[in-house]
Amino acid sequence: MEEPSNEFALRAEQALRRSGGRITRRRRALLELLGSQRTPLGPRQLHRELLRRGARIDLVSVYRNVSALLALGLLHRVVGSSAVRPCREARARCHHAIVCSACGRAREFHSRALERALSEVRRATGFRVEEHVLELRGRCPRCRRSRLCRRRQSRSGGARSIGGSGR
Amino acid sequence: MEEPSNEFALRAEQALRRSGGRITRRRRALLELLGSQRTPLGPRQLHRELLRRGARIDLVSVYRNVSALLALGLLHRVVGSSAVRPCREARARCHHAIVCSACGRAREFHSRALERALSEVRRATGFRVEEHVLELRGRCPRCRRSRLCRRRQSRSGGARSIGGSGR
DNA sequence: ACGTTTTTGCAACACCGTTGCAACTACGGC
DNA sequence: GCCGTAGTTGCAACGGTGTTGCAAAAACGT
Ligand SMILES: [Mn+2]
Ligand SMILES: [Mn+2]
Ligand SMILES: [Zn+2]
Ligand SMILES: [Zn+2]
Repeated sequence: MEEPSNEFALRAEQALRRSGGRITRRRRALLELLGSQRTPLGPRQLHRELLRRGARIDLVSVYRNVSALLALGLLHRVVGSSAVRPCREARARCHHAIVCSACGRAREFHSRALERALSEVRRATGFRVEEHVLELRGRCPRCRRSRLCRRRQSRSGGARSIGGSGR
Repeated sequence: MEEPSNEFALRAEQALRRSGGRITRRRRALLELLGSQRTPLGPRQLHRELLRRGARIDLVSVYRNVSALLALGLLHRVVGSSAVRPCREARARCHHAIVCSACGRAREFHSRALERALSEVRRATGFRVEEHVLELRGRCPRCRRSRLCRRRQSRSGGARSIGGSGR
């Protein structure tokens, strides 16, 4: 059996084993891919990439594995999308993501000031906060310099126009 | 012609007119519903409620109207859901939502400290932040007291189990 | 190697939101 | 009020996404 080539794949295999799972060739291929990818991908994209790399795996299996990994907290889902990315910041500390709108790379960050602000909100609203979603989008330092950055997918769909001249 | 019964419906009709739209019976019914509702509803739920109230409208029209209202900035979408809620805080000031996990009511809030924290993140990560998603979930003050609060829908689906004994 | 348990592929399916098109309706102008 | 134009609606068909049942295949402890 091959050794996991990246740190994420290793952690994931351990976690899967611990929870009674098994390590199959396809699962390993998926873990390798997830761990090596710097930009979040959805099940479909993951599947395409796996096929391109010569792995034989069904899309359903990708879905099932992604679900399992999400449930184990090994992956995060990008807000408002089906794309996932490996959890980088190891432990339970509250952290959030910032995604580059140009190159698509995601980075996790942690902010003490943010946590303080959130507890201020807690006080101000009287809510007992159970969870929160926070994700930023913007241009990463690299992409701010070079504008030679591969464009990523456009913003979310929908946007029906009023006043029918909007063909 | 009827006068809009709530403040949201009024604002929305004006905005629609301004953008070249027309006010139909069905559209008005939808606006009334949206403006009177305190908890976010998705297109399907809106449609059901409209039928229950005796309005004759197709689900597709609800979708189209909701899209249009979102595009005009009159509605907000609840993060990770198709439910929408009227924009309460009138102007372009940055504001966010907090949703009660018990009764489902949504409230908008504004936090100076939060904005400061976000610009700190901007500095720390080197990203030029273009947009952000922030939404909180927790128990509202009312629901913290009475536990006689109608339960809302459970958390998001998915969650595939590892180690097949999870039937 | 063997038996048990998990994983996988396949096909069918449920669900959600979108689109083309023809009929209908609002509304400004007369 | 009637008319013409432009926006809106319903219907049916469609595409995409993620899920499920089931039987075959693979993993792994012994
Ligand atoms: Mn993480
Ligand atoms: Mn608002
Ligand atoms: Zn970038
Ligand atoms: Zn509540």
